Amino acid sequence: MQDFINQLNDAQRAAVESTEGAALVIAGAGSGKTRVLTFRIANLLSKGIPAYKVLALTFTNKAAREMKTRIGTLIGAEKSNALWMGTFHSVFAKILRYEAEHLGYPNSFTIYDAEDTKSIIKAIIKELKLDDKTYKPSAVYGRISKAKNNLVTADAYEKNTNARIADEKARVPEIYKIYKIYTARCRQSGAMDFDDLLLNINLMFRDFPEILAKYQKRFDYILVDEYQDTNLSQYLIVKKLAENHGNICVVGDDAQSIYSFRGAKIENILNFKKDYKDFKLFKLEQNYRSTQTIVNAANSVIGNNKNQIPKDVFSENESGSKIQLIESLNDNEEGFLVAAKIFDSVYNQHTDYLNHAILYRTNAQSRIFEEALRKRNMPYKIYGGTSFYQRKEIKDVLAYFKLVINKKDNEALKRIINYPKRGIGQTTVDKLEEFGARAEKSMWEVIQDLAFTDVGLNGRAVNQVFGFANQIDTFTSKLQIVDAYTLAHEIASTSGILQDLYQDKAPEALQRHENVQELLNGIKEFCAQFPEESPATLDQFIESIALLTDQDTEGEQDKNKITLMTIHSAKGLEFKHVYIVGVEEKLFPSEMSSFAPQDLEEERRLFYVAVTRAEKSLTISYARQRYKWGSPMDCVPSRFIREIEDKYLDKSGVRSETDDYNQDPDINFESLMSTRPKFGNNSFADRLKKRDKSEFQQHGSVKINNPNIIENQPPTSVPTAQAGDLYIGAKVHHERFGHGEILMLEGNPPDTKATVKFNSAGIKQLLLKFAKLKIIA
DNA sequence: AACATTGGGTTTTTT
DNA sequence: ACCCAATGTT
Repeated sequence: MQDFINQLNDAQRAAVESTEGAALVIAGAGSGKTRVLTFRIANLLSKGIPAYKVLALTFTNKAAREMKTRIGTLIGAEKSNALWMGTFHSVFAKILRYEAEHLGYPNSFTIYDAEDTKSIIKAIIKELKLDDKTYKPSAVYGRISKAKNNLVTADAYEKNTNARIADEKARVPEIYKIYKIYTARCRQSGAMDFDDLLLNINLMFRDFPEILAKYQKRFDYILVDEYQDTNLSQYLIVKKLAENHGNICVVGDDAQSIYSFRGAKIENILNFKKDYKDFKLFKLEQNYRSTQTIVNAANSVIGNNKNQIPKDVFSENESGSKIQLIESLNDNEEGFLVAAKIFDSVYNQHTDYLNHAILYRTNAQSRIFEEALRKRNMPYKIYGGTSFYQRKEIKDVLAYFKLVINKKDNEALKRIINYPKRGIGQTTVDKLEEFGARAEKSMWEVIQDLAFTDVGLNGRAVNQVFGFANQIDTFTSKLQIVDAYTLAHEIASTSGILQDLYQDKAPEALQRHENVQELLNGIKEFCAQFPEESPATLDQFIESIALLTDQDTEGEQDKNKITLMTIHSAKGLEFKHVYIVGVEEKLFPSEMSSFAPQDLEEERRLFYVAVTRAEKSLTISYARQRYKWGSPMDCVPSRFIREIEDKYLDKSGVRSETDDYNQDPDINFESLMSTRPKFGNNSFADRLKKRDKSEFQQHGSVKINNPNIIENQPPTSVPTAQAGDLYIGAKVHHERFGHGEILMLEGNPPDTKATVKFNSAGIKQLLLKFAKLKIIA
């Protein structure tokens, strides 16, 4: 152990060796903070502290796993196995499973993801007969989530004048009602959302001092990674747990705080000094990850932020190559050029695919690169976006599992009560739901009472519903008897899901069927980890996956691949060669952030995070034109490029003659047109667009009745169209290969464009848009 | 009840 | 380009 500690620099070693009391480690990017955490824990354990006494909260479960393994190799796995290590959400979900009954929840409570949550809120908005244009589910949930993260419960919210006034100003005064009903619904369903996991821990610690005392005693040492991204709810949990012994070590970097949109507070770092008077401060400033060029460039950008803790991050690595700028004419070319550059790097510079990462601001940008890489047969893996467990078919199967485990879960029930089709229509579901809402019962309970209570269903519907309920009951009866895989397989086949997907003729059904098989294989693997005498049950599997992220589920086959991810998910990672793409005004910094200076600073920190992911080389790319909502938009290079000192930039990849980064991107016609007031009416540009549309509608859409004739009639169907067919001087060609669903009609005149929609039987509809066509017709 | 069609709205970032 | 709700059709 001592040998290892001797490899550390002075600041790192000091942080590792000060095991007692409060420690604040301010760790610049790439300064070896994971190393410090790992060694610090290993040091604790080697001093004889039992692993179960140590609680370490990390940002991803993957980071926790890796750290645990590392500690195991340092001091022996038998000593490290019992560490409490994981994300806030997963660690405290685990604790809640033990303690759920104190809070009036079943131990088998369901965890609702963002999709579940939004669909409940949507239903509530409808019930309350609120205008769904003012009350958007995602915005409503945003406000509720913010309240929860600030420990404002539904009851407190109703009485909270500030919150109510803010809602009135935002013209959504009924939020408190939605919040209240939503909370009640979750309770009835025996479910918690992500924020509840933290909120409920706080409430439990507040209302049950003996439980708090129990966990205060259990954890003698607490460590928190990425402290700058903790919110109030997380901050208070940690504070309470450490209250007695004060053995707490937090690691963070204010310059890398990028989650304030979900309630994270940089101030938590600053408050640390107040909370723990005798704290020790350690500053890790030497960057071991990146070249001097990259570190210096990153510093020159972050220097533009007003709010920051002063520190001097430096590198003693080689100075390295300059940061390459790539300018593309449009987003397609951007994909092509970046793919070409990685290709060159792999085949001519003899690097590996896994050394390359393409980082972007929004998930939507991934598609272009996916296509470009696929054309060259280069292996890649996209993280985030819709992950495996969020796919429709997977969620359908999981809904069966969840309902079998927790009958009160209304969301799961609604999802599958008529999937596969069993003749239970929307009206039936609505009646069950309405009745349940009025009686404050879950839909399952309503079904149980159906024989005695008249809900207004006809006999046929009642029979179908009973058939469904019996099936679920049969599954539940086996829950503790057979292992997870056996039951999962039985559910997938006897419910008819596998068969339904197998028979589906839609092109994507095959993939879906395979995905379900893959899920079953995953469950099999999960079961294999358990000893034969105590096999894994299905509820254990569901618990294990509820809080997984994409990175957690990475398999062997994903190893040598190019990484595609948002910058947010790249936090904490490093790659030899990094490509930051779409570095344009309105995209990065995001258009939404341009109103408030503090939002802009967060975008800059995000850019800082992106730059500091790179070890050896960094490439920054932007396009001159990019498709947005299906139509091309002109783009301006981001101000962040201007903020990098010129001497660190290689501009040989920039072809345009006018040097736009020296213009102020704020002042141009384009931004004037699209400036939208935060509240109130549409912008000027919106109104223009609307007028355009109505003119177009006056002339009617244009329809193609057979391959050669255009009529000026409302569109219906065309028999067939194929790539290569000609329509009045316009040629049909494939626009997307991704889903294999869309053909585009394009050509003469240039504004001619049409969408061809497919269904399982072939092309059904060819719809020409764009006003200019009426001249042809 | 199920399926097809049509039009309107929508894009940050995530546990 | 995609998702959804409302409406129309079988």
